[in-house]
Parts: sequence; C-alpha cells; structure tokens
Amino acid sequence: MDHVTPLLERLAALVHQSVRDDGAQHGLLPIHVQVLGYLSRANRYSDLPIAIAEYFGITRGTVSQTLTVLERKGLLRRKPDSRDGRRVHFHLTPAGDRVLQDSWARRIEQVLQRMPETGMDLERALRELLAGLQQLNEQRAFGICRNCAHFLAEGKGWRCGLTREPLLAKETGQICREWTNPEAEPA
Amino acid sequence: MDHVTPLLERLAALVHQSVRDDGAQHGLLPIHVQVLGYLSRANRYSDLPIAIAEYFGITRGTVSQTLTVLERKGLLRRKPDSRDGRRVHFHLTPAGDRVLQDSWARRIEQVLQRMPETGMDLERALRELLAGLQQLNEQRAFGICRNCAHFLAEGKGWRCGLTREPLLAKETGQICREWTNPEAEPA
DNA sequence: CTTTTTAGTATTGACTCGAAACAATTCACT
DNA sequence: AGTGAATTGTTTCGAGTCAATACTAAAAAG
Repeated sequence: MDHVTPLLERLAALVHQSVRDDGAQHGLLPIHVQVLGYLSRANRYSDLPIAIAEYFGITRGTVSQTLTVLERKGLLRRKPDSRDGRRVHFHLTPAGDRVLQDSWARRIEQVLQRMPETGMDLERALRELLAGLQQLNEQRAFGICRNCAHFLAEGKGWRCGLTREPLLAKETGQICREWTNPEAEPA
Repeated sequence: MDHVTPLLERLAALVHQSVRDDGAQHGLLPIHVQVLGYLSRANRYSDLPIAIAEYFGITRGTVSQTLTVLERKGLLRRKPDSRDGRRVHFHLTPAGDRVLQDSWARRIEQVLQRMPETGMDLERALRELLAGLQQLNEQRAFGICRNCAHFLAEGKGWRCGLTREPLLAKETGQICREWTNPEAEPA
C-alpha cells in the first residue's frame, strides 16, 4: 500500500497544474480559481473568509488579502451579515462565474469517461480517503448539506436542525461548513 | 461520474495542505518539499531543472530560483554534467533527506491501512487516472525506470536501451524523465 | 458589565511564478 | 567544418502568496 502515496503526490501536482493553467487564462493564480470554485458551491453558512481559511488550511490574513484581490478584479462581491456584524459573505459576480466555465474539470471528465469500470471504484475510494484525511488534519469535514446529521426534511421543504432555518432546494446540494456526519454515534 | 471532479479538487487541496504543514516545520514552502521529494526519487536523467519544471508544470526560471533557495539552505547540492556543459544535476544533502523523514506520507499510510479493501481499487484507479491526466496535459509521463520500453535486463545487470548505459539496481526503481510506455504500439 | 472568544483587517518579509531577455552549449544541416 | 537553430539554465521585474504579528470590532460567556 506504500505505492499509493507517490500516486497521490503526483495526482495533487497534476491537479494543481491544471488549476494554474486555467487561472493563467484569466490572469489568475491557483488559489484565486480555487476560492471561486469553493464559493460557487458553498452555502450561506460557508461563504465566509473563516470558512475559506479552514477549507484550504491557510490563515485568515491570507484569505483576507486574496478576497481583496478578487473583489478588485470584479469577480466577487461582499455582503455584510445582517445579524452578525463581524461576518462578511462573498458571492460570485457573473464575471466570476465565467471564469469557472472553461475549467479543467471538463477535461478530466473526458478522461474519466474512458475508464467507466474503475470510475465507480475510484469515487468510493476517494470518498473514504477524503474522510480519513480530513480527520487526520483535524479539519471540519465540509460535507454536502443534504447528507448532514442536522438536515431535516419537512413535508415539501427542508430545514437545518442546527440553525432552525428553512433551506432552499438549491442550498441542500451545497457545501456546508457546519456539516456533521450522520453515521457517527452521538457523544 | 460528474461527482469525481469535486472529490479530486478537495483531495488535491488536502494533499497540498499536508505538504504545506510539513514544510512549515522546517521553514519551507510547499514547492520546496515537493522538489526535495521529486529529487529523492529521480534518476540521473531526471535530476535536472528542466525535468523539475516539466514535472510540476512551472517555468525553468521559477525552478532556477527555487533551487537557488534550497541550495542556500543547504538542502541540496549542484553538480555540473560531465558530458553536457549545459546541464546541472541536483542531489539531496543529508539535511535534505531529513526533511523528508517526517512527511505527510506516513500519516496517509495510516488512513490507507484502515481501508484495505478499497486500497487496491484506489491504486489501480489512480494509476489509470494519472496516465490520462498526463496525456491530457501533454506532459511527459515520468514513469518508473524498470517499467519503461527502453529498459533492458542483461544477465545479472540492467541497461537503458535509450542511452545504452548500464543501470544500478537502485536506479531501476527511480523516476525517469525519458520514460516511455512499453504497451504503446511503436510509430 | 466585564472578560473572553470569534471574525476580519493591515503590515512586513521571504518567496513564488510568469514573462522576457540573456548566455552558453549542443545539435542539425549543409 | 561552419553557420543557424534548438536546448538548458540564469537573471530581473512585478504582482501576489503566505505566515506572523498586532490590531479593531462585534458577539458570547460569566
């Protein structure tokens, strides 16, 4: 099983490289593209600088600078939280969306389609590996809302059991910073 | 199969993060650790700045600066090529080896051991995925010497069919920049 | 109503990274 | 052999990362 680590290293390097190539086409650095991608998939509890810092494992200071650059380039806009005066939400502008259009993801899908059998194994294996890694890094899991222990289905709608707020259909498929594993036994 | 791309993105981010953590313990940046790791596994045709640039998809100029920093820190030493006056080889010093000792790789192995069944699938799937990605990025494959089309076993020793040079046992397991897929049909 | 925690910002310094210009060596072709 | 082209590596410049540190402001805890 020792052989897997070099493979992961190489894989990470190649993905990083693809992201850099994508960003270069718009005059952006890798972290810029990554932050845009994250924000495009984050729900309203997770589109904050602190969440970005936790997701990518960098400091709040660094995130703050990166967001300043992206805002200046017109790729995202900030919106102060109406209830918590410390918080600031960020969302993509149409220009920001456009950057994500021609991403490396499309090219990778071509590769994946050529390996249909291993594709399923890969997805399952990656999912397990990620769970282990996140635990190892003592990180939040950043799972998808609808798979969360706090997720509640209420008749025709949905609700977050943690914040008690109702959820839009779109939001149930987004990344959430507060995500908790429903299969873990309660403490 | 659309779900795999976000997984890969997240995986790459987590690996990058682990590498950054490792480097921070020695006052190094991610690319420093990555270059050291690469050089520790590269053979004598691949321990050159140009090979590093190709492997990580960055320019020769950037590599040149990075190597200057690493040399100044005493983590590697340069050795001009005896036959080609343009080339410079780099190899790790004992201090450079030491940096790689307590790497994230060890921690990841713990995770992998907890998923013995998926481990085999993962390795196979990753290998295929990497091959596809490298092709996509129009990159050299950077395979292992002994799996190369040019690799020749000669009685008790080995030889590279491309350079005609004999190979040490150690070298047959190293990364080679000239690696060619033995299963591809000849042009 | 004070103390502590949490969220975000500003500054500094080492370093990345691409772009462009450059020097040196080897290769290709005549 | 000899000239032009390709290859390898370096240097300089400017925008930006990133950690560290110190800071402000708001919320939570007591």
